[in-house]
Order: sequence, then C-alpha cells, then structure tokens
Amino acid sequence: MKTNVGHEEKEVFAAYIASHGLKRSEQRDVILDAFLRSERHLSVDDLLALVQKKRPDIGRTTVYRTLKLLREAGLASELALQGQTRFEHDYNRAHHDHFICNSCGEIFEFANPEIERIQDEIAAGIGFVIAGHRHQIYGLCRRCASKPTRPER
Amino acid sequence: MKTNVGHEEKEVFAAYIASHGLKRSEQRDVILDAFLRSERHLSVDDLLALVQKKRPDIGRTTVYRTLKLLREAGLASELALQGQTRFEHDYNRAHHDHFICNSCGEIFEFANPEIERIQDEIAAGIGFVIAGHRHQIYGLCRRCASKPTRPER
DNA sequence: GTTCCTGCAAATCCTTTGCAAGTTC
DNA sequence: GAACTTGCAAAGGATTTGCAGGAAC
Repeated sequence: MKTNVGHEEKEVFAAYIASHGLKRSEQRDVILDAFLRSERHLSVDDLLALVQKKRPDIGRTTVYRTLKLLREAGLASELALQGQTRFEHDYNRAHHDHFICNSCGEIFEFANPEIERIQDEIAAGIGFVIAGHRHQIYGLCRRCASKPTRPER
Repeated sequence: MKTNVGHEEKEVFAAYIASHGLKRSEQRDVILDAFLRSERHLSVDDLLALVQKKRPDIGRTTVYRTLKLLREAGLASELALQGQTRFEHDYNRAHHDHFICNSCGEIFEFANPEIERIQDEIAAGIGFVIAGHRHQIYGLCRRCASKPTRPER
C-alpha cells in the first residue's frame, strides 16, 4: 500500500490547523489519510467505514466535524445528492459536474465550458450574480443501461 | 378573487382519483385549489399555511400525501433544493431549470435548448442514458445584488 | 358495510449540538 | 493549565408510517 498519499494536501491541512488556532489529532490524521486515499465520491458513512478499519473507536461525529474542516481548508467539496451528501477531493481540482447512475450509484464527472458560458450569459441577462451551481444528470450508466432489466433506484 | 382556477387541472385530478380507486375529499379539494392558485414555488409549509387559511384543521401529513398524489397525476413537480423540497405546477409545462437567490429566496426559471443539447451529447459520448437532471444556479438576484451589504444565507 | 382518508403521535434518516472526559500545546 | 477535541446521547428538521376514528362510495 502506498505511503505518504496526498503529501501536499496534508501540508495544506497542517497549515490550516496552525493558522486557525486549532490542534492536530490522531483522529484527524486518520480521517484525512483515508479521505485522500480514496478516489471515490464518499458519503459520510463510506468514509466512516474506511476510517474504522484503522481505528474502530473513531466516531461518526468526528468524521462530520473533520469533513467540515477539510471543506474550509479547500481540500474537500460537498456533492449534495438527493438524500445524502457525498464528498470529493477539491485540492487543485477544476470545476466539474456529475452524472449519477440510478442503478449502480456510480458517479461520473464532466466539465463543459460551453454550458458554463451559456449559464453566465443567461445570468447576466437577468442581472443575477452567480455564486455557485449544482448540475447533476441522473440516468443509467453504460454498463447498467446495457443490462436486460435491472430495477432502478 | 378568481373562482374556478385551474379548471382543467381539477378535472385531471378527478380523473386520476377515479381511475385509481381513490376517493375525493374536502381536504384534497382545498389543497389542490390552494396549490393551483399560487404561482410560487411552494414548500410544504408554504402550502400548509395557505391551506389552513381556509381550513385550519387540515394537517401537514395530508398536505404531504396530497402533494404526492399531485405528482403522480402529473400536476405538480418537485424541486429538490438544499434543505427542503419545493413544488411547482407541472401540468402542460415545458422543462426548465432554476436560478435561486441566496438572499431573498426568490426562484427564477430558465430554459436553454443549447445546454440540453450539450448534455445529451456528453451523455451519448459515455453511453449514459439520461432519465432526468437537476440544474440549479445559486447566487444573488438583481435586486439583492444591488443592495449595499445584505448578509446572504 | 367496505375501503379509503385523516390527523395525531411516533418513527426515520441525516446532521448538529451539549456536555463531561481526554488531548494537545 | 488553558484551550481545543472527542464520543456519546440528545436534539433538530424534514418526511414517512402506524393506527384508531371518520368520510366516501
């Protein structure tokens, strides 16, 4: 297993901690490490499960609180899906949106400058100042779409 | 005050009720009427408040249940915002997406065939079969953006 | 009469918060 | 030692469900 995953991100977090009068902790280290090692779009419970493989005594509350810090530090960003929130890496990542498969739950990213441009144009037309957006496309991924009849949802 | 608002929609609902072995009720009539009279994007509590002006004894649960029926009958559609769900008219309405003001909560609709086309194109490229999407743009509306300093959120 | 509806209270689900005990600096 | 963290349990907000009584057909 790779060691020293996300070295730079860990430094960013340490700097954030230091500059905000916070303290480092074993738990935060473990949670950040687990977060950085995963390339998936993790729910809080996904991350909790990963974390508890290393340290079963770490609680869900701490995961929630640490994810909040990671967001503030610019390391994680929130993906607000229907029922639950998922988190993805955000350090040095360009903006993108998501396709979400209703059958297997897989999430695919996409980015399209043309769509962004049109959004800006429409916003300008009504004097709306954009702060952010949420653009999620639901349906069936290639694999699930080709399977005979798989119940969605 | 206008009478007989949404005559056609009321017929659609009656037909839906009849064809599904359901029964009509005073409550459903009041809720549907209040829903049709409003042109806003209503939260459940918004609608409950409107309904209770006429019939204070109608409960929140019934509003939830009736909205579910209205969705199934094709009269209402759900707008899944951050914390809460809002509902809008869906009868004979074309697809559209939303701008949402973080300051005053106002919701503006927009539709852009070009964006839809690009979405379809990207989806086709990865073999994704689109079932629906959610495209919400957050920020400040013209009025709120022009005010000096209004706390967002 | 049977079946469907309604409203209340209780139950869920996800997330946040209060608090006493443990850590970090 | 002061200030921050942690985990539990409790609280929160939105939505759903169980149930007994009330309406519709």
